[in-house]
Amino acid sequence: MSETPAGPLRESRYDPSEIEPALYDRWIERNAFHVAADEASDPYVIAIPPPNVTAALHMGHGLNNTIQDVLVRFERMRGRDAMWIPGTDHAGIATQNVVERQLKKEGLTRQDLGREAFVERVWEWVDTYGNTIIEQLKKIGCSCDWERTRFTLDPGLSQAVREVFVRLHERGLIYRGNYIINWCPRCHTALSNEEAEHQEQEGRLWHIRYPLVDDPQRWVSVATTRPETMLGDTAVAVNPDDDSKREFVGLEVELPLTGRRIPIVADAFVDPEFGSGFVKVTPAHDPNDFDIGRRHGLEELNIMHGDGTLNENVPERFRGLDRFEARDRVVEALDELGLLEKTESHAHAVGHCYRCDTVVEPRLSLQWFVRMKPLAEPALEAYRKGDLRFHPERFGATYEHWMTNVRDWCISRQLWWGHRIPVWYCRDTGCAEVAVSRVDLESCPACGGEVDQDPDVLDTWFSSWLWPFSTLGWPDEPEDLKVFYPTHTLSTAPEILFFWVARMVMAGLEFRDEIPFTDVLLHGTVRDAGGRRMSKSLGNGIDPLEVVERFGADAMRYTLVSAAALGTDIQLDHEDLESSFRVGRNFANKLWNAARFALGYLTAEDVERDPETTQLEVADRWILSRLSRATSDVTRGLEKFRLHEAAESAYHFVWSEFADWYVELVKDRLRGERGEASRDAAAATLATVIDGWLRLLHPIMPFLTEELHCHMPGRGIDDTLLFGPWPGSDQKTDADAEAVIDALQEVVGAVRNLRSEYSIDPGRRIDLVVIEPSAALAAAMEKEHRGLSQLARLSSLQQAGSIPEGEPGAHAVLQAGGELFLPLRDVIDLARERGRLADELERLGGLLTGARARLANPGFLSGAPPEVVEREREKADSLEQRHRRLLEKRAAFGPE
RNA sequence: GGGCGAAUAGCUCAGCUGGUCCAGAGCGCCUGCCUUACAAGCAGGAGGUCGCAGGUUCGAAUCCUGCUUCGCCCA
Repeated sequence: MSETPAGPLRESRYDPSEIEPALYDRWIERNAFHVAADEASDPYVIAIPPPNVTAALHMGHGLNNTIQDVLVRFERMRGRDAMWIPGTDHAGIATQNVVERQLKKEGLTRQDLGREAFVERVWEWVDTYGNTIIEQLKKIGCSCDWERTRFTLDPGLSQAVREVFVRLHERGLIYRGNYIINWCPRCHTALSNEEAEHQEQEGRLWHIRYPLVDDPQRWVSVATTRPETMLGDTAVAVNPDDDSKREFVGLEVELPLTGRRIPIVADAFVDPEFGSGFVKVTPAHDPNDFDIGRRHGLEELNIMHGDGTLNENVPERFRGLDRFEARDRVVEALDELGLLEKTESHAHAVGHCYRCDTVVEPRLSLQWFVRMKPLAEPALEAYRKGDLRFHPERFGATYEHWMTNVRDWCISRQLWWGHRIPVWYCRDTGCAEVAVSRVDLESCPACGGEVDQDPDVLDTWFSSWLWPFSTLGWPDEPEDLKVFYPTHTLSTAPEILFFWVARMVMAGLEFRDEIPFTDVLLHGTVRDAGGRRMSKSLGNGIDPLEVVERFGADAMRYTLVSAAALGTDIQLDHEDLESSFRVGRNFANKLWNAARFALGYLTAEDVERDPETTQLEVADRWILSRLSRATSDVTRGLEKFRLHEAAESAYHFVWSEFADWYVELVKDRLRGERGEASRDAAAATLATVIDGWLRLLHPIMPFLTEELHCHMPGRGIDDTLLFGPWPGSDQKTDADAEAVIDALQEVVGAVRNLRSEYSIDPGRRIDLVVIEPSAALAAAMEKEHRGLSQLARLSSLQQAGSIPEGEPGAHAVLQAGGELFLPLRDVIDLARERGRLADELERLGGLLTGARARLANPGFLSGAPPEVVEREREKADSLEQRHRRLLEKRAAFGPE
């Protein structure tokens, strides 16, 4: 075990580089992240969105996994059995592509190897590189239950996939058929609608003339963005309500270049406003045309090979040409025939393969599909009933929209890497049995003859959608499943809302009768300084591991969490990591130094002592009260998935209240300059408050907080914050103490401001006269006389009934009541002071006018709640008083 | 074309059910400080007609309508 001895912190700069790995090892050695089913009485479960097994950690992962870790650590500290299931998915296309690229370097193709050897080869790759991302997650502090690490191709998860396929088939929700699917000519596989990403592109619209068979001097004109598909046209369509076109319905045109005759049909799909109102119909290469074709019994003529080249169904001269080459040739040929009417530029959305960015081709193909409507209905209902919640809420509308308009899911992929479709076809054409089976079949269950398994594999998402329960042992019914399902929170990126989140809800309800999680947290996208999405191809990514190395995981985590306001993207400058992660690094350093300071004064007794048993002073009661508020704020932020609010609350408390004020107020007490009892109270409070913020920050910055915790006197490396307890909500606030310190802060602020105005050396001690202080200020002067004098650098602090007559000096009127006077006869600049007073008078005058107007308004007096009116009255009184005092003072200056 | 959302300080964003909000934070900027926890720091400061135009209300950054610009998702 790596040693981190308790004791003083020597370095004035926090260096996480050795501390973080040592702590992580310690957590692993104590098996701190594992939760067994039989010991989990109050489980809190998150299933990780499994990264691709090919993936290397990027900032998107960094953000998402930090969020999950914060939630898991928070719940673990609250005493829940927090369990985070990690794992990876096999990423069919992506992984196959990686290995195929590798083969290509050796001059080989997967076909050269054959299916079995190729799959073997992919497994080798996965075994060698597949765990990269898992190890990287540990570097950023993720507290996953690593014993439960799963892979979508594990035997158990594969069994789940097969079970689901068979069950859905039995229910009639899986079918095989010839439909238009998105085809990636580079990956040679079908894609689902979700996997075809539409990108707006500036394309062209070609208008082509199709001569009428009966009267070749006349023609109809069709417009298309993909002219090469005209070779597969089997009709032209017009809208039946388009009176001007009615005479054409039933006629035939001669399809140029092919000599084929095709009919003109009437179909309501046609938009009479688009182009000329005539639409070419290519049933085998366009989803809408496919529908038209089915309605009119048109021929479905497939003109393309799987690689995007034209096949034998087109005229000889175009055969074998790539689709884009063919496009140019077809246009040329039409132009030569005088049939190209015109060409326009035209913006349109073009589908691209989400894995390789190739333009996808809508293509008629025999594939397996899942019927989605019956699955979508309960998934929609779960949301409408409020069982399933989205954060931010607006994504609920997106979910609802997709669920309502859901289309069937193409699940077969023409790949070798993945779950093979569990369907066997009998070779005997007379039998033609199609057997769907949970177990591999050797022979036909109908006739006993030889069978062939479907060569295709299933969409990777067909295994991912089972993730929340397949990882827990389904389709068996182990204890894990009973205890840990359903999970609680899912954190992921909005772009996979449909791919994955929506489908998991469907699967959870279909196979477990329960939604797989109750809260879906959708975080923003990580962008570069220019707002562009970080990507490998743009080279604008940030490597989280480099950030960890330079600034520490805690600094990265804090920066990400504080920047990731719910529903907003976060921007990081990849060219200046220092400026991007400075916030987190500086904050970590602040924590380090605050603790370092305290360690110089605290003893084990101080750490043990309950502050309530000491003679607490007003500053002590104040910081305990502020801690109590910070505790509520941080807790509420984490509970409401508003992590950045939790982060900011903790930051503000530690930096602007604890470090800037409390520590400064108690320095002399800690040195024993105000007696033993005062020292003990300050020390016990200091220790308690540090303990408080270490806990509040532990979920976000686990390493540093744990390290500091173990350094506290009386503690050692066997101590830990991992299991809490989380600071309680039982602590009370102390309004009196807060009022006193507020008054003190206002005085100190006013004096510092005047100092700056008059360029008085910050080190120079000056006199201060306070006139008619408020009760709180009087209390502050009495109880925190020394603190006040120290922070405002005073040589004397006096109270008086009125401003010393005729004495030159600087004035300030306090909001809380009372006035300040700094006798500055040697430095005071009368003109300057007059100017200051005038500015202040103007400001107060404005506020006063507003308040008076409100109070003079009968509608306000009757319409606003009484407490608001009362507050307004108090405000007006205070303003009036301050305003009057300033006027008096200005009068004392005499005319300009 | 349909849906969702955003527009607040130089930048990134808070501002939750309208009322101490003539609006805050962090970063950046300016001024002054190596004050024995921290210069990765301390103190002070400048900077905003809350996209535009209407409306509702006693009261609008906040609610409604329209417009402008931008983003995302879906066709």
